[in-house]
Amino acid sequence: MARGTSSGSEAGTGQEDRVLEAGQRKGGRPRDATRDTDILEAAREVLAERGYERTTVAEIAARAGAGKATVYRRWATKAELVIDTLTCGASSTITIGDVPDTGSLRGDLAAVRSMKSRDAASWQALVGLISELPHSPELTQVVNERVVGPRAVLMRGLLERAQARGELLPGVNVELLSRVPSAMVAYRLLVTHEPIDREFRRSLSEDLILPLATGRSRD
Amino acid sequence: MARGTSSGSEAGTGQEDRVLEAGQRKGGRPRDATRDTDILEAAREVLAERGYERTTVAEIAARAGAGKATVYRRWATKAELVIDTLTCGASSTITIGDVPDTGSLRGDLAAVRSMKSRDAASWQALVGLISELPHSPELTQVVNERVVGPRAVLMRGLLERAQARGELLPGVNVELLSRVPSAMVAYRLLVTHEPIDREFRRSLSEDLILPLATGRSRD
Amino acid sequence: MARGTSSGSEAGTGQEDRVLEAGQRKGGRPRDATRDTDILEAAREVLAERGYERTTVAEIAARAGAGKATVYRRWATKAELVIDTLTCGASSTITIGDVPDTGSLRGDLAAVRSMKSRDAASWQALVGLISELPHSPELTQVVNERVVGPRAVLMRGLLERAQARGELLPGVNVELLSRVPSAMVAYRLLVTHEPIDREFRRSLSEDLILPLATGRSRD
Amino acid sequence: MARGTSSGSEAGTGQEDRVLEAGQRKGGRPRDATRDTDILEAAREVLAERGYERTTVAEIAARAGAGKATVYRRWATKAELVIDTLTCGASSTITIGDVPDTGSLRGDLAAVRSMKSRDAASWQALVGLISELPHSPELTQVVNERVVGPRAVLMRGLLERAQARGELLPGVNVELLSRVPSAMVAYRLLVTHEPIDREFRRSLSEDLILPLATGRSRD
DNA sequence: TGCTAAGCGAGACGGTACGTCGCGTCTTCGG
DNA sequence: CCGAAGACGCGACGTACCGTCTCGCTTAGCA
Repeated sequence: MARGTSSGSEAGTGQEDRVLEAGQRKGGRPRDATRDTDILEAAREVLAERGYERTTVAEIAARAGAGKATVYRRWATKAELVIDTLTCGASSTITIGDVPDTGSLRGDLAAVRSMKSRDAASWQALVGLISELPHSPELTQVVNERVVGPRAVLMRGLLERAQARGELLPGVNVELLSRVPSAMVAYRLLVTHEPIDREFRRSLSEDLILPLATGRSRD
Repeated sequence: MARGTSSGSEAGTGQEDRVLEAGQRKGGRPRDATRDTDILEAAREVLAERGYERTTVAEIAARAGAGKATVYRRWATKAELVIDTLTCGASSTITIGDVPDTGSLRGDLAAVRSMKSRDAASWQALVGLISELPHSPELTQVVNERVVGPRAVLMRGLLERAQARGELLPGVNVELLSRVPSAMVAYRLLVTHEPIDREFRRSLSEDLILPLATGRSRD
Repeated sequence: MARGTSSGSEAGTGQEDRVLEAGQRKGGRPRDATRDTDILEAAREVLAERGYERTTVAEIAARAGAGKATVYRRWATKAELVIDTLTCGASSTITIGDVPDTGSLRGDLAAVRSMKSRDAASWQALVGLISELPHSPELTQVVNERVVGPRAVLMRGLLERAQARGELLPGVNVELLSRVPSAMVAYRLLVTHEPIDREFRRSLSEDLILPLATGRSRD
Repeated sequence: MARGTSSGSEAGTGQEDRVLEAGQRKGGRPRDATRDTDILEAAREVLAERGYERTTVAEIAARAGAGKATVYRRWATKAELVIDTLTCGASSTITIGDVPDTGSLRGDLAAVRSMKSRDAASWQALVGLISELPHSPELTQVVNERVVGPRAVLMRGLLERAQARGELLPGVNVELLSRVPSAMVAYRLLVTHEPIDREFRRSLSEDLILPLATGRSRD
C-alpha cells in the first residue's frame, strides 16, 4: 500500500516511505488520508481512459487536486502508484474464506464465477506495468503477491478443498493447475484483447479445470 | 513488415508506408533493403540488452550505422519497429509441417519440445509492446497474427492430427486448449518472470494438454 | 528580456512568457533567477566560440548546468535567447550621461572612443539574427531598441550638445548623421569582416562626423 | 557563377565545379544550361517569399522541376547558390561607365539615383548569408567582390571623377567615403528594415556625400 | 546507327539540431 | 511539517534540412 509516514503500523504489506519510514514523528501536520484515496481514485480514472503509458503523474495529481509532490511523498514511482491502484480498495480480491463450500469443485467454481470482482480492472491497470517488471524485481514481487498471487491461492484452496472431499484424480499437478485460470485471463487481457465474458469463464471451469482435476467435464 | 515504398507486391502482411503505399512507383533512389535488415538486427540487439523501455531509436540507428530518418522512413514509431523485430527473420516459427508424425499426441508434443525456436526472444521483445496494444488495434492484430497466432495454429494442428487418430476424448474444446500453452508461457515470461525450462515445458504437455485431450497422463 | 512569469513588474522592455504573461501569480516554485543569468552567460560563451549557426541550445543548457526545458521555459526560440544575450548585462551601453562634456564635439567623440564597451560582442551576436529579422517584427523592434537604438541616441545626444555650443553647421541632418557610425560599424562587422580598430574609429570621427557636423576636420 | 564543367573558358568570375574543373571532356551528355537559369529563377522566387533560413534547397529544386543533385552539381552549397542569385542576371550592377559625366558630382549622384537597379533584391538575398560569412572566408570574399564591391568601386569612380574636376576638398578620405552609401543602405535593409526610398537616397547624396566631398550641401 | 559517358528527376541516405514532453526531485508559498 | 503549484535536470521523442549517393532514364557526341 502507500508508503506512509502516517504510522509504521498498518504495515504488513510492503512498501515504505523513503523519507524516514519509522521514527520522526514529532512536529508538523499529519498526512491527510483523504489525499491517498483521492489520488488513487484519480489514478484509476486516468488509467482507464488512457492506459498506463499515456497516463502522466501530473494529470493524476491535477485531477486529484493534488500536487505532484503529494503523490511522490506516498509512492516512489508511477509504477508503484499504479500497483496500489490494483489492490487498494481493496477487499476486491476473493479469498477462499469468501467462497461457500457447495459440496463439489464444480459448484465452488460456479460460486466464484458468480462473485463480482474487480479483477478485470486490476489486469487492465497491470498492462502498462509489464514492461517495467524486468527492470524491477521488487515490482515483480509486488505484482505477484498482490495481483496474481491471490488468484492462485484461491484456486489452490479450492483444489485442496476438493482433494479433501476425494474429488481429485491422483497425480494432479495442483501447483500448475492453480495457475491456469490466471494465465488464460492474462493472455486474453494483455495479448489478444478478447473480452472476459461469462462464456469464457464458464469454459475455463468446465473445459479446463474440472476435467483436469476430476477427470470429467460432465456427469 | 516495414512500410516500404518498395512495391506493393512483396507481401500481404500488414503495415504500410505513410508516404504513398501504393502508386508513385517510378523515380527516385529505391530503398536500400540492407538497411531494413541492419536496423532490425540492431533493434534486436538493443532490445535484448536493455528491454523495450530503455531502448532508444537513436541507439538502434547508431548501431545500424543509419540515421534516425532512415528508421522513421520505414517505421512510424518505435513500437512498429519492435513488432517487425519479432517476426521478420522469420521462419523461426514452427509450423505443423515441421513436426513429424510420431504416431501419438504425446510423441508429437515431445517432438515439438525438442525443437529449438526463437520464441523466447519474440516474447521478450513483446514485453514492451503490451502497453501499446490497447491503443492500437492494428498493433494488436499484428502481434496476434505473427507472435501468438502461429503457436495456436500449431497446437490446433497437433490436436486435429490426434483427433484423426482417434486419440481425442469427445467434447474437447480444441479452440481453448490450443491457447493454453501460449497463455502459460506468456504468463511466466510477462508476469512472473519464472524461467521456461525443460521441466516446465514437460509438465505443460504431460500434466495439462495430454490429460485434457486424451484423458490420461500416463499409461 | 526573458519571458518570465516572475511578475509583471520587473520591466517594460518587451518579451513575454507564452504561458500566461499576466495573471496566475500565486502558487508554485518561482523561477530561479540564477538560471537566467547562468544560461545567458553560457549562451554568450558558446556564441563567442562558435557563432550563431553553430551554437546549439543543448550545449548552452549543458554549460549552464540546465536542462533544455529550462531554457525553453524562458525563451521560445534560440533567436530570442540570443537577443537577450545582447542586452541583458546590460549597462554595457554608453549613454549621453556617461560622456563628460569636454567642451567640443571633437573632444566628446574622442572621449566616447576611449570608453570600453561591449558593443563588438553585441554586434557579433547579432550576426546570426539578421536572417531572422524579416520574419519577426518584434525581433526587429527589440534589436533596434536595444542594440542599435542606444548608439544612435548617444550620437544624437552628442550632436545636440554640440548644437547647443553653436558648433553645428546650419542644415545638418542630425537624424541621418547619428546613424552613420552604427551603419559603418555594422557594415564592417557583418559584411566585410574588417576589424573595428582604433584607426577606423578615429577616422569615423575625424573624417566623417566632424566634417559633416562642424565643417572642418582640423583646425 | 555556376561551377560549370561546361567549359573552363567562360571564366573570369570565380567558382568552380568540384568535380574536375578542367580536363575530362570527352563523353557524356552536356549540362543543360536551361537548368541553371530555371534554378536561379526558382531560388530567387523562394528567397523572396521565405527568406534565406526558411528556404530549402529541396523546394528550390522542386520549383525548378529539377532534382537536388542537379542543383548541387552546379553549386556546392545553398549559400553559393544564393550568392549567384545576387549577381547572375546580371548586368544589374551599375558601373562608372554607365554614368554619364554630368559635369558635377551632384549631377552624377543624381544620375545614379535615377538609374534603376536590382540592388535591393541583392541586399535582400544577402540577408541570410550574413550568418554564414564568419565561417567562410571565400564566401565573404565573393560577397564583397560581387555585392558590395561594385557599389564602392562605382562610388570611388565618381569621387575620382570629381577630383579630376577639382571639386573635392583636400584631405577627403575617399576610401572611407566610398563605403558610406553601401553601409547606410545595408544598415537599413539588414538591421532596421526601413525602406530605401527616394528621399533616403536623396539625403544620402545631399546630406552626406556632397558636404563631405565638396564642403557644401547647396550653392 | 549504335555505344557510352554523363546529365537528369526523384528521393533515400547519414547526420545533426530543433522544440516538446514526461519522470522524479526540489523549492517556494500558505495553512 | 503538509499540501498545492510548478520549476528544475535529464533525456527520449519524432521532424526537418543539409549535402551526398544511387537508381533508371534520357541525351549528346564519337565511332
